[in-house]
Amino acid sequence: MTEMKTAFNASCLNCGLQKICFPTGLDKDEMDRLDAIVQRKAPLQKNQALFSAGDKFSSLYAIRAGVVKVFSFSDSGEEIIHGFYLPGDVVGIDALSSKKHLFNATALDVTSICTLPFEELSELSTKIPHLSSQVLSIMSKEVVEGRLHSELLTKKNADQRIAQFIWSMADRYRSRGYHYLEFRLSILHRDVATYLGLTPETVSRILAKLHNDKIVTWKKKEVSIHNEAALRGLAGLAESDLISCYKVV
Amino acid sequence: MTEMKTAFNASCLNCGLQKICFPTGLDKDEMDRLDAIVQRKAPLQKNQALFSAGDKFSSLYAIRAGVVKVFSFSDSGEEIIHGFYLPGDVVGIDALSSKKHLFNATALDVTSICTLPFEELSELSTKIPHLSSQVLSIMSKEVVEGRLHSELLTKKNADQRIAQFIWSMADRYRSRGYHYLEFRLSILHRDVATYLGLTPETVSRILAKLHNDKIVTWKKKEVSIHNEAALRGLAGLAESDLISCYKVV
DNA sequence: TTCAATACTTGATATAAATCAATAAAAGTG
DNA sequence: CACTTTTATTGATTTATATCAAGTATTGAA
Repeated sequence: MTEMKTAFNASCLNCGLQKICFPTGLDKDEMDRLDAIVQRKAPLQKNQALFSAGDKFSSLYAIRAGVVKVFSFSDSGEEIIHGFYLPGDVVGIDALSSKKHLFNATALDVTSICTLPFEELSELSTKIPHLSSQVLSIMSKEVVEGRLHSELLTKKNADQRIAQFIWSMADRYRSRGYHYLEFRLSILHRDVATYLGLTPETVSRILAKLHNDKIVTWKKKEVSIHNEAALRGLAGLAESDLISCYKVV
Repeated sequence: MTEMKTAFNASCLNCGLQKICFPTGLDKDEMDRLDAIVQRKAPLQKNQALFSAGDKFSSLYAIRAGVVKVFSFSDSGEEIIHGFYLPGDVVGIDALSSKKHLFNATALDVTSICTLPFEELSELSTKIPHLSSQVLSIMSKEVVEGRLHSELLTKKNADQRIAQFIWSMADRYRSRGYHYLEFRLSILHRDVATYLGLTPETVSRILAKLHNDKIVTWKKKEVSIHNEAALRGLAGLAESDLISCYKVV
């Protein structure tokens, strides 16, 4: 494991995602102890599964680089996409109650993963209270995320959904300190359509419109935001940052 | 607090919801210790708030009787309904990360609540490992719930949504040991429409159809399921019980 | 009990997005 | 590289559900 760590480098301590990822708020000593249980394996290749529905749940996975798609299938066999996870995000937390994964997770691009064996993590959590509240915090964020997604599905039209999707990806990259007006996005338009409850045709038409209107261009996995304000406006987001759950009275 | 307990009676130990609610899997001694921190207050009246967005987060709430609606507002002021919670369900878990409630919860009917002060619950969790995993389990179920809701919103048409909604309410009552083919459901049709991403008119029309087809009648807060199989079939659920997240290959 | 407010119903019409269809472009493979 | 497969585009048409409108029924309050 130690040689692995050298091979793929990086401890939490020197990882640029500290502020986003799991160890947020741990001190150096605590982080070292967390580091000791984290496993870093060879990166996943494009379309490689991280886990599949039915797999035994044993670990949480923090993303170091790349993108992971989480999805399931409806009874009629259609793919249902629940989210796209970026560097610093943690996947697998939904399997906690059933001890089995109920969803599939695959890499959409070459993706590096930190594996957090859950048994050891729980054990460590009893000693580092902040770590245990960190697990809870990640889960509750996941719940909130899901509700924002439902809001999008119930209240927004196709244009707004797509604008909001692109804006939220940009915003997530921004909060990680990456370029956010121009970035690579290795998500198929088809998958975006599925995620947003639309058809690929609709997504294609709206992207064409956004391109014509010089708001956003998304071609060949490259996104360029030309008019940030217009994009946010289209997404129907409040003036202030982010999405509000409060009623502004 | 002791006199309160007498006033509204009931400890977890003699509560019929044990199997559904929080203390699932605790032994008698552990349950007593949990019981000691649980507060039972006067029931909420119809339309009374349990908590509101912006409130400081201090407790989780287990429902003993009644129904609670969890909702927020979009930027444009429309109500977004995230779920309806029944006896044995726990609400408030989404506020864990922000230490503030991001959502509103109100009673839709006279509703009895058990309050679990979170500070004390966390403290107790360090001593009863099973309790801490119980909190995690409840949260991960909440995540899974949200994803099923998204599936409904992206993949089902209006008829299927309504059939699935009614079926799932029936199923939830059934798993609690209540009558499930005839039950009181004090949820406005308008609220169901909001929850399902439909208009009240559409809900009304489909309920009329379900009534005519002698499948379900829902009038004056009373639901009667006349044809269970047809209802499940309409909902587009698999032969077997419940909703599958797996692809059946 | 009566009245006002809120919730629900039913019909006519409009519309956003789906579906169908036929290319075009890009990516993957030997 | 050529060739196949997958993904994306663009147009014509359909359709499910929203919207608009005008009721009726139910609830709640004085």
